[in-house]
Amino acid sequence: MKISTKGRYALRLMLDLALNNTGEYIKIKNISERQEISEKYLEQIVTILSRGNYVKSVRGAQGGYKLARNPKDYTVGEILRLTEGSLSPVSCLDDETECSKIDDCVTIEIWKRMDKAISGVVDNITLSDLVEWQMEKVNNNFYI
Amino acid sequence: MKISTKGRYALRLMLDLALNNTGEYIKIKNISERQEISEKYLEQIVTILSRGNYVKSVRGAQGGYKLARNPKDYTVGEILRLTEGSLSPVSCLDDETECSKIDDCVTIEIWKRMDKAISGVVDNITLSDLVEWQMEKVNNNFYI
DNA sequence: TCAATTCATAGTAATTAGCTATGAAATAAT
DNA sequence: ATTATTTCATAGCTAATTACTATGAATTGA
Repeated sequence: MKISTKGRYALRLMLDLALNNTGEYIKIKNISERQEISEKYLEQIVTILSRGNYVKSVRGAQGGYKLARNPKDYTVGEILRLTEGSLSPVSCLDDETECSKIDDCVTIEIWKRMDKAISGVVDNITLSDLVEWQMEKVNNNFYI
Repeated sequence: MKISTKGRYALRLMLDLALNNTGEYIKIKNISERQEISEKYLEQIVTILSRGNYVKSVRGAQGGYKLARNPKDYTVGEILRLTEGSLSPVSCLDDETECSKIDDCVTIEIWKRMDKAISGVVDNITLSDLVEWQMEKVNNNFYI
């Protein structure tokens, strides 16, 4: 029951773009250096985000990526769902037709509540919240 | 981000024992038939529950398993944690010493909230709740 | 033209998931 | 005492998934 590196790295990538949200296009190479994640793996992840129109890209020299929307208009939930595929704790919540015993199933109530609880968290945190938290961390470290 | 069969089957096994909580020892063979899960796999799972003292066992002919406590004294959370290992969405919450960047990490706040939300659900559902839900299902099906 | 970048896809090693298989140990019934 | 039935213990095995790496084409600015 773990979030994979794909989802976690995607969040860090998006946060990195949000922290460098100047309008300029940011290169994967630079994100890779800052986040200490391999370029090639980040390329794969950013491709998912790009195909989902979460980021805009420009190819070629001086190319790169930037956010397609304002940081406050991304929830952590959508970023994780796009990259992870799903956040639900059991697959029968993804595809209701999958299980034939669904009408007699008692445990599904657990999974539904769990799913709701998870969504309640991730759908109510935006990328700009993360930016804010990052700023606070930096300030705290500075004054301590 | 999925609960594995181990955890899900463990819940169904425990629910089966709770529904047949007569004081008699229940055989894996019978649970296997009712739950349509292979005997051998169930044996593995019940071993975990047995070692954790969640069930009592008797070997040999006419042996079997029964609950060690009252159904209301088991939470879904403890059953899942015992069999799944952990329910936290990232491993750095399991072992705080794992990550060196933990003090600068912004996303950990997400995972902490998610972890809390998940625990809030599973730690507040008991085995006797599941028994109750099961009864309601049966009644509903009966009168519809 | 060339260097730097994104885009596309294939490959790969390690781990995990989801079992199955074998057989020993214990117990009740015969 | 023997046998059938059960739990207990451990090994093995296949398929899928994870977490990347590798190769190279397409694009673009200098």
